[in-house]
Amino acid sequence: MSWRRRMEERYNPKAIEKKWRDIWEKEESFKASVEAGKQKYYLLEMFPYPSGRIHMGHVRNYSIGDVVARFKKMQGFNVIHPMGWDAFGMPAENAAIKRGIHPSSWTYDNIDNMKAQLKKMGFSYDWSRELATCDPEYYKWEQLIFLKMFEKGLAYKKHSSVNWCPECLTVLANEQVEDGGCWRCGTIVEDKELEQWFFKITDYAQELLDDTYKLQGWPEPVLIMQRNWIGRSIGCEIDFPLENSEEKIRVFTTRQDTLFGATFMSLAPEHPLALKLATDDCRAEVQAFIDKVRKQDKINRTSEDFEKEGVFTGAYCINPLTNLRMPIMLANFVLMDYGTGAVMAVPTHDQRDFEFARRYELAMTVVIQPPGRELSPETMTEAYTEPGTMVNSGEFNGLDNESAKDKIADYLETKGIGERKVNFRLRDWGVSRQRYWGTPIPIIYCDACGVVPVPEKDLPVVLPPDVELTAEGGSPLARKKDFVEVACPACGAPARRESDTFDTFVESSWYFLRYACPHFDRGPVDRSAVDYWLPVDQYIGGVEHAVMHLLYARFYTKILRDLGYVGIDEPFTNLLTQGMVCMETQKCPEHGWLYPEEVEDGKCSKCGKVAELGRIEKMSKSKNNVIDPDTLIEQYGADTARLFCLFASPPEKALEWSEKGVEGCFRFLNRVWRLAFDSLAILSAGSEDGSEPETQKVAKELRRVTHQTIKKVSEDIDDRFHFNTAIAAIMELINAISGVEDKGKIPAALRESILALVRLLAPFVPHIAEELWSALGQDGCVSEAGWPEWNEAALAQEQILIVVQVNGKVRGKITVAAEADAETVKQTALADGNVARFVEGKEIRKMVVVPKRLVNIVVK
RNA sequence: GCGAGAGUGGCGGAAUUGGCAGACGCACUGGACUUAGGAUCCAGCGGGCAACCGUGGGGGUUCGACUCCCCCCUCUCGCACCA
Repeated sequence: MSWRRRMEERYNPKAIEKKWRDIWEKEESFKASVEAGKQKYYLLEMFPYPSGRIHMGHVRNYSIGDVVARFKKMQGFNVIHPMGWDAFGMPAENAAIKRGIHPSSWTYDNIDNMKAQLKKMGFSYDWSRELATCDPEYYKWEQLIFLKMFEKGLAYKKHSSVNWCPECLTVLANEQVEDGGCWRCGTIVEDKELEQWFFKITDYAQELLDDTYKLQGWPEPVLIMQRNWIGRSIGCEIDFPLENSEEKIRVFTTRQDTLFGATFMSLAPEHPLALKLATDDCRAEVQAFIDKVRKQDKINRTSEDFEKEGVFTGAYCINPLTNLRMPIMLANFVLMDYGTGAVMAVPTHDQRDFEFARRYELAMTVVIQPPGRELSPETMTEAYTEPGTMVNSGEFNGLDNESAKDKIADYLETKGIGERKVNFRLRDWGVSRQRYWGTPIPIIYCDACGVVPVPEKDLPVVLPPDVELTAEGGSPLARKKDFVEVACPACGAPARRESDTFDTFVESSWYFLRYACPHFDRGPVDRSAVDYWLPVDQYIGGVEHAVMHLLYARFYTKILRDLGYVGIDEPFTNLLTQGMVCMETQKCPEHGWLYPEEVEDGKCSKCGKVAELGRIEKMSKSKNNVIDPDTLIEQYGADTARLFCLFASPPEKALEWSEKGVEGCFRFLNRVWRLAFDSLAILSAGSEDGSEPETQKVAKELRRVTHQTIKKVSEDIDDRFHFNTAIAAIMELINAISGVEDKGKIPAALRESILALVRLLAPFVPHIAEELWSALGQDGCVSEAGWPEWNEAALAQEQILIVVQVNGKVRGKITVAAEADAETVKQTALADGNVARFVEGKEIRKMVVVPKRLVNIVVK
């Protein structure tokens, strides 16, 4: 073979990848359209925020999705695989403030860049369905849905607090609060009450909970997290009359069995009665406490080790069962958002109440005694929260506390003191954001008419482009007069437009529906398209979205169902949550975190100091431990980049970056390439009809391995998403083919094997697979070629290997006929020389035979 | 703090239903080819001279445990205005 020919045959990813991308694009290979008779398959990956460049997390997520999309297409499904942009959000505003670029041009430039990058990866997207959520053609429909929700009372306004920087006069996101201070100026952040829009997700709490039990295709941990987040609990609401007043305080408790032990009352500092109840003597202290708590972080406030603090209001209420006077306290660990914002305190049987009572020297009464010991308030060192027997509880004494729960609930209901109540931890979804780069909330405030929805015909309320964004605070839209000042749609009087925008989670709660009909202009969705394509058969994205995004998307689907837009209850039939992408960090004592390319021979390229190896952490710009996918594609090609992401670990686990691992993948593709081209001569000479004499042992064995690999790869992709083991199996197949001594003697088996190999590779590394498919003289694209099927008969083995253990330790291996019965297997096992050595002179007590696997001889 | 996961050779990982621990790849070692090798091919590769010991640590269930149960340690993700 000439040297020149060899050069031509070298694997050159750059050339072939471009070639096949152009062909797919020209042929519109991945354009999806409704085909009534064909079974659809909707494969969706979580769409990206257009931050500027794609990162390895995207590459991984979308490589995983692309394998499944291409696999399903080869299996004959009508696959829809769309992509778009979650295009509203804070980073665009930050860029505007920092660099003076308009959020819109920043966002659209980023989209252009990232789209080019995604295209270079060779993902099988139907780009004709692309959408960007910042496009008025998208958010117009979001505004319409909001109006419908408003009509039905599912969107409403209420007071709620935000993080407020008194220096910048601006609202801060949680991530903009660092150690309780503003990220820009460090000023201590305060709570500020604002009127905000909420979605009534709590109306759907029960259904959202119930339906988690129908989501068979979701990972159990995600379902558990959602159930815990919804947090259904059954208990009672109980009224405690105020002393010397007609008014009552209502509490929610799951422990009505401990009601006789309630010795004081704890209110959230935000409780409407908090300041009202304060006596003149206590008012100053109460006010100071409220102000102090307002500055405390909400997560810390409720944590167990956080100092439990409170203040006495000076007022008392009455325990309705014991008639005891209970001092009313404010406590920092009581939240207004949960239950009623008031807690009956039972220090003997609740740890937080216990600590609080000890600190403020409040009364304690034991009402549940544990089996076999006796508690007394004087000697207790912690609350007793386990089951036990009721004491000090009047007519309920002697009952076990679990049955007392029911009895006391009955009693409260008959006496009209309280009632059974199901309570959810889930709170309504606050959607107002005091920001510019988001969907305007389509509402107008009129002095005469009140809250007036923008009429449908006036939608969309377009985000005005010419808005000045500066570091100094407030809501940018609120300052823009020609936006805010508007005539009331009802009465025509001068009115004021809502200047808040939506939480960006709203856009991502229904984009998967819009993909079915991205250009539909008569409503949010075209019902017939949605009915055909939805639900999403497989959704893939980061585990960090396990609770919020996925819960909101489920909620929105139910809302849109109840509004008649869709006919489904749940949006995502199957869910795959992928792990993150990690990499070693490196740090120079002088220059801080180093990019991998700034380290040469373990030294900082700027100063020559030895770089310290840090921990392996999630790839992040702040730690500089990032790899730019473009460099990777440039160096090795998209197929290698994809292969590495898929091979290095199973999708749900963390992926650790390794340059060596990438090289290994590149070498593997070269090996495939060489194998195919080295076999060309034999394949073109070989018989086409596959009439290899089956008597040839080598041919038969190669067939067996080939079909076994087809089975393994099919099952690994379809049932388990274990792409790493699927690829490992393909590697074994290559090793098996390469190991065949005289390939020229078995052209038909070789041909079957190599053609299967190329098709098995196609979902993972589509470019090289297409090139080899055509080089092997096959017509059309491998992506249209269909998925290979395995032949059960070809898998059969005449002889199988059985492991022989003595007392659980492997002592020998025997080969028996595949159909050998247990008795034959036992005798063969005992006849094995080494096994006999360990059994000799001992009494055989038992022999366990696991068919086709193992024999365990138990001796003494 | 609360909720949910993870931990296996020098490294990434495999072991699908309780049945050979370490598939496959990387790194490494030796050899072949070669002007050369950071290419390719072949062979070896958990520890220990061995008996044996080995799946984060400690207990338990079982003929048999990476796998199931209890306790502990470490790390990761989410916690409602980041997306």
